[in-house]
Amino acid sequence: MENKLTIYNTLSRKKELFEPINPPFVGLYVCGPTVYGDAHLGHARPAITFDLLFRYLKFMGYRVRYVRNITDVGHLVNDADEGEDKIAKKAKLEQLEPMEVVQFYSNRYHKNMEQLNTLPPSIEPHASGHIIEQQELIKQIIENGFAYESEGNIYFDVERYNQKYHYGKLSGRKIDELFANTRELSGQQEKRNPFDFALWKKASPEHIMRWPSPWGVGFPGWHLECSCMSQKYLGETFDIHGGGLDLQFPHHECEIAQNVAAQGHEAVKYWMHNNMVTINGQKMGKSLGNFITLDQLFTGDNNVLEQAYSPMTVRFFILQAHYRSPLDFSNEALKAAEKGYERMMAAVSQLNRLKVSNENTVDIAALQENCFEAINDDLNTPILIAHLFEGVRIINSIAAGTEKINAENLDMLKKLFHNFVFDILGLKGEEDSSASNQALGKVIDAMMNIRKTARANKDWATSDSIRDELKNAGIQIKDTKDGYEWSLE
RNA sequence: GGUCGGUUGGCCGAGCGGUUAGGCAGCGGUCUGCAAAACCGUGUACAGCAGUUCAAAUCUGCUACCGACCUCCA
Repeated sequence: MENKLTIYNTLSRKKELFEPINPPFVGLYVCGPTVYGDAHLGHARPAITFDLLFRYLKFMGYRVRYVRNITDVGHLVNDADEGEDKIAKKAKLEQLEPMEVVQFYSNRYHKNMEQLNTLPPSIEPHASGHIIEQQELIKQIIENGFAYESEGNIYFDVERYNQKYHYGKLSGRKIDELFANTRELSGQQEKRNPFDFALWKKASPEHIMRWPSPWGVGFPGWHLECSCMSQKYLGETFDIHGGGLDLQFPHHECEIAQNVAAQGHEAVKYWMHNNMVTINGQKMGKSLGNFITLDQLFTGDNNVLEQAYSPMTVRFFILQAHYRSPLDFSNEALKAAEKGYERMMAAVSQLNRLKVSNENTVDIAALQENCFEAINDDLNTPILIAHLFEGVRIINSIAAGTEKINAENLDMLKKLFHNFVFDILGLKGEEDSSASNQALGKVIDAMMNIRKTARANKDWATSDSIRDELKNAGIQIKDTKDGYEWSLE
């Protein structure tokens, strides 16, 4: 199949044809979480967006190395000198070893990611496991003259860098505007310029996460880890770097500066940024405290939630918007996504029961082409899903007898749905195969046998009462031509 | 204040110069013992004003409102 994938490159602000640097290999780096709290709906967005990309690239036949980091050191609460490390702060609060905090939240993050059916990355490096490499990178940047030492801290010299290169090319900022608009923060006297950022920070005595270095005991700056680990695992240049839009500046801008300062050229060919999840029109985030964690979403345990939403509902909800558009949370929108998801999955299972005909009234080839066109257009999943719903209509119409399909087209349709729904969009059925659920199935079978007899005797009162009782118990019965189907509401 | 982006029908959300987006909800019909599901049909849109064009949600300008980033945030 022809490779026509275009992706929107933040660097050029345009959609570009995706051409890997070293086909068939593709290097993909995505900024992962800082593990000091539970993942919320906002974290699900980059995870799902880049999971989709990972899946589609693999589907196209590329050999993809997907690196997503775990930030477990260096991410400060604020940029002032007294800023605390996020992990260390949490550790103190909970009286834990910092690495206990890291392990605890990493485990929970991985569980959530698995629930959302995102594939694990190829490599998931920790910042704390790459202190040596980060120090080497700092040395290189100092050697090239783009960083300076000040009272045990190493800062990146943004002004110096900007004389030779362009600091701000990714986010479209100009250094004089930055100068005019950067806030004065306390405790930054040791910097030459307020927008200089830390590569290495001196550890204060009470700081528990600390490593020896040529510049004294300290810890690495936040932006450094991504430059360092992407370079280590994907090479001096690699294909795609992804992350949330809020990381564009300063994080990714600093990453570019560090790479260029160290190696003389940029590392990333395509920069991709997913937009934010909002709630009441505002960004959902830690600082505003308006976030809903994924666990809360899955259990319904949050005041703003009218009900629980399954992981696949959440995934479908996110995929129904384009990744570069903001997506607003609301119960109404989630409920609509839940219904839509159920409709699609019902059609998928209907697909296996379709009967082949000699006639054929449906155009599956056209449908397939539309689907590829959508996904190739900068991962336009809302359009893709719209086309898949056309497929749903076709499936249901065949089942209802208003359309006919021949063997060849049915085969194509099955493949199409399998590829797009399961492999690329990463949706899956949520059937419960537990022992208790199997037992429930048997109980329902028994009751439905009684109902069958009642119906045969036209005893509608008994028949309806069984259906109503089951409905009260949360079990939905649908009569079909050959029998019945049931589902939990 | 600076930079960038947005404002689409009851809700969500695509489209970005001419052709039905799609989902959810609503309404009418078909099927069914009745439901449910499914199928068929169907309505209220493109923030406002001005301009470009044969043609504008789609391009330009202005106005209003909203948001993101500029400090940590996916």
